[in-house]
Amino acid sequence: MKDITKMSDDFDRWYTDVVRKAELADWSGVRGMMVVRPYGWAMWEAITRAFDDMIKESGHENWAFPLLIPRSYLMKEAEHVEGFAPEVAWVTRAGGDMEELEEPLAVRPTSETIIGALIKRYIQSHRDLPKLTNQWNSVVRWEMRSRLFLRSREFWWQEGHTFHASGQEAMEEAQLILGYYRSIAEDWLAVPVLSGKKTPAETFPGAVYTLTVEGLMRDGLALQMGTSHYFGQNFARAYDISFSNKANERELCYSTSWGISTRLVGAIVMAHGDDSGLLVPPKVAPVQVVVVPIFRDDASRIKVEGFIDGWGRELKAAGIRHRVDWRDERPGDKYAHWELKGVPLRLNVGARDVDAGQVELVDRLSRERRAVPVAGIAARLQAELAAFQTKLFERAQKYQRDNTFELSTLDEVIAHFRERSGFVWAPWCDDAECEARIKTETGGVTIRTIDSDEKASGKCLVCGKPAEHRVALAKAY
RNA sequence: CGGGGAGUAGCGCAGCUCGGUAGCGCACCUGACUGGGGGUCAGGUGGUCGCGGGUUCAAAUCCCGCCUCCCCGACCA
Repeated sequence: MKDITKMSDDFDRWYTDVVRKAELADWSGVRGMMVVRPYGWAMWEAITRAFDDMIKESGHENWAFPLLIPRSYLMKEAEHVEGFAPEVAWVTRAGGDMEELEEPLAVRPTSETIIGALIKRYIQSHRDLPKLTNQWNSVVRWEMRSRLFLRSREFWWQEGHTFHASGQEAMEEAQLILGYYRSIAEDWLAVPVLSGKKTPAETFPGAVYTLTVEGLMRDGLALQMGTSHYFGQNFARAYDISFSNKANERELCYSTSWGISTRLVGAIVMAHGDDSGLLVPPKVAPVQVVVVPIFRDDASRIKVEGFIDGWGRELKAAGIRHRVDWRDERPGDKYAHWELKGVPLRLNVGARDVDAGQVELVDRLSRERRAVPVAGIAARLQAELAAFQTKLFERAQKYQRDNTFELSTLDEVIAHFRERSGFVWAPWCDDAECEARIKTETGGVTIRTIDSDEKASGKCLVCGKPAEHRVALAKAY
């Protein structure tokens, strides 16, 4: 229960220790396949609820499409196939005799192909558009190297797939979802992100362009926290998804897809955690407030219990997710336990507090103890939770600011990443060869996103030609 | 997928070189004392030694195959 590796000693071990000891997830015994435990799943559920509300509000509908994709469907979009081929798992046998299937079935690595093949049944007229679909599911990608939440062979996510009558509308859709992803990251997970377009090299296979939100973890590595793709008519062409426009002409749809995954649980761990364990943003915290009763005998226990019951009801009515820890452990054990789990607020309540009509409030960030009267406690805790959410975000923002740099030459970039990590803004000419050189000469630094706000100025950090873009460089997960 | 290391109780490990009754710490269970930052004492439970095959009178230990995990590289939400 106790010792987790210090973050400063070995970040990767620290991460694994926290994920396992805070009971978020485990490996399963099947290579690369994880079991997500209730405490980790509850965070994912909070994210799913938030995002599901957002997309429902803007007219999206949840569907369920098949897990298994016929090989012939998968093969139709050439770039897409090429991109995913190395990580597809195939079902080739089935039944009691393990008979060979006539056509191998892919376990979906993503569902563009099967949705493309199926959705056209439901799209005939421009009146059927836009078709805004989403599904919550898991997908399988045959990764060679895995890490809990960040890269597992199966992961859980949502994949949105939308079909539009015009490219403009589809591009707006991709942008709209990117905004939702930013909101999930910043407003819910308290992780500030850079957002923008991916370079062609980093674009989703088959897409015209890919939009991304990228967060910075506490080891200085960037994490892709959500992507939104504009397909133009690429998939519509491959799957013949067409409609009759107002002029009664046949036209191909424009489409998008977008996803966020259980990887975001890993982002919570790595963006906020410390040597004591997790820090969970209140908005997604399975337990927002934990109450630790302190007593020595039955009489004091009953006294404390009655006291907690009195205002516990108020917390429930106020929608505060709280739990009273009545386990037969010592208070110190309980403090450490809930700190490891990253619960934002803790209330220590003993006989002294009962007499004084107060509780002792401790927050996971400052760990300072403050006496709080029980009168109006629900409102007070709601305010404290909101403040905690803000503080966590501001702390992460400061961390991002302190670890974001502006450099102009490849030599500077190489020198920089030898010493430290973080984001580095630099001018780039738009040439894939220069991009590749950055990666090889820095030992893995990549262009995470292209700045969508600022215009480029200066010369490409690699070749010295006039820059087309300002790009964010980082080592990434 | 290439190179290296490892799998023995829930967790961390010893035992293996040199084959012969499976051990230690923590956790867990019971009881007592305790209880406002990770307690003390006493007594207990728990293991097909990763899986399969081979050698042997006898295998955790030796041999072969496979699976899984960790570290390092190439590919990735």
